[in-house]
Amino acid sequence: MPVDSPVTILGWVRTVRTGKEVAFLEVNDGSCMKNVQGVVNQPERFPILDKILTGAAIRMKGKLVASAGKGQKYEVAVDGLDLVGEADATFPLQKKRHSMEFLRDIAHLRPRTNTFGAVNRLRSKLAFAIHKYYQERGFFYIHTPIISASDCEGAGNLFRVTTVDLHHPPMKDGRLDWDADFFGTEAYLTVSGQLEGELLATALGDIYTFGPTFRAENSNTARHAAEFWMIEPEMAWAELEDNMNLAEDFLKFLFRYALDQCKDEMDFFSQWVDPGVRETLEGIVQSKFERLPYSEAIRILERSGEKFEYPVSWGIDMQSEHERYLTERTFKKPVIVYDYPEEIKAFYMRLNDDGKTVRAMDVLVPKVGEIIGGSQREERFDILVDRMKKKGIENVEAYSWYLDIRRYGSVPHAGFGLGFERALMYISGMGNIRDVVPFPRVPRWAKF
RNA sequence: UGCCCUGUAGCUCAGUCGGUAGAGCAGCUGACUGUUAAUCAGCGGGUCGCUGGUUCGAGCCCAGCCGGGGCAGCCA
Repeated sequence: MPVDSPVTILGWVRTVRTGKEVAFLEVNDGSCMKNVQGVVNQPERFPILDKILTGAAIRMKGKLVASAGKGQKYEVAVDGLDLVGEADATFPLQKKRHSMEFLRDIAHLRPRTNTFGAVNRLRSKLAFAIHKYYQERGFFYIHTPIISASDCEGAGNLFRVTTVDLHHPPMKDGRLDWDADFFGTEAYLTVSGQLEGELLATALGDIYTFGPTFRAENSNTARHAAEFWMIEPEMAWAELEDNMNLAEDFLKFLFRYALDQCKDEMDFFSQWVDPGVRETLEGIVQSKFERLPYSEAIRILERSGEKFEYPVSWGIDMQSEHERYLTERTFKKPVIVYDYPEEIKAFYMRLNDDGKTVRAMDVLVPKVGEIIGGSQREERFDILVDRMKKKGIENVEAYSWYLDIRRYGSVPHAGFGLGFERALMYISGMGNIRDVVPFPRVPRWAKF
């Protein structure tokens, strides 16, 4: 747009500075980090200025001009000013830093801050980048059910879905009669689309899901939410090596995409949220993720000389402190740990020839911890059934549909789950999952 | 769920030994010819989370409850 073009600015006032001869209005319309400065000469022409405070929605007409001041190249010489929506002095957001805790209480207004504007734009761009990545590589986007009847998907507690009158539930033989419920059986919100994803992968080849996921765990940490979005690719004709390659390439693609497509947002995060995240991501895009077998990881931890709260030995489920040691101290970059002990991993993971480990992998990153969990799936019918029984799954028949994939035309396949919010945390440097989702759901909090 | 920290003005916080409430920002009034979280002068603003207890007297000490946060577990 050339200088001297007529412009109309629609946006929300971030700050007003008034003088006798000149007034300045800084306006942001949410489209980017930058504000536009409106300059009002002879402010007495616009009595409405008295009512325009921080937070007001205004329409500003004028001419685009080269700025006479420092700090911006261009500005708007205002000759028309309307107050579209007043914001009085009770408007909670001020032109200074607020605590994240306070902003969570006003989650309906926090998108108007620099930080949450940046987070929400990043979130949108990366959601698109996920589709771009998989679509360009021939993966099909599939929709797995959000309501699920299988209660043993393996990951944590589930939210029940029901239409029964909880005060007067239908009873039969002294027990609740689920046959009288909406689906004629117990139903839950999904904790993973993986099992259904496998069904589609063994038909379409490579697929991915990207949708909401629900865990009813009473988790009170900065990296757990009751409702979050998960990306789950699943590849037929693929083994663990392919899975690790995909995970690494995919994460790097997302980092690169954020650096290239969200430059101003990344600069903002790097300056105000987590000093140097931009440089950290740039470094990681260039480097290779460290890949090490679980047994090797345990050896490193044992030899570290570090005093861990939870002692280290082969067979333990690694604790936060162990994962952090590996990513933050030993390697200072993402680490893929694979070939975990069979005892501590889910039934569907492929058993190695040693009979002791399975083809599982976790991608760990500094600060956030586990960002990806995945595996090569057990495609051998008999071994899968054995492992299900060994893991204490009583009604193996309930999984006949899952087992049928191994009964008919079984192929090696592999996949993983990436927590979208955890990726956003890592990329933005935001320290709490509640601040990378517009309206977070965590224990005791479902407001807005 | 466990351990720890925390709750004072619209916001961010200070508040000494238990003696009856304070600063910055925001708002209002005024000053200022170009500001950048503008600056300068002045003004208004409080159920100290709630309930009870100890005390002549509680923001401060004690108990219970409610809210928020951190770490851990569960996991993405």
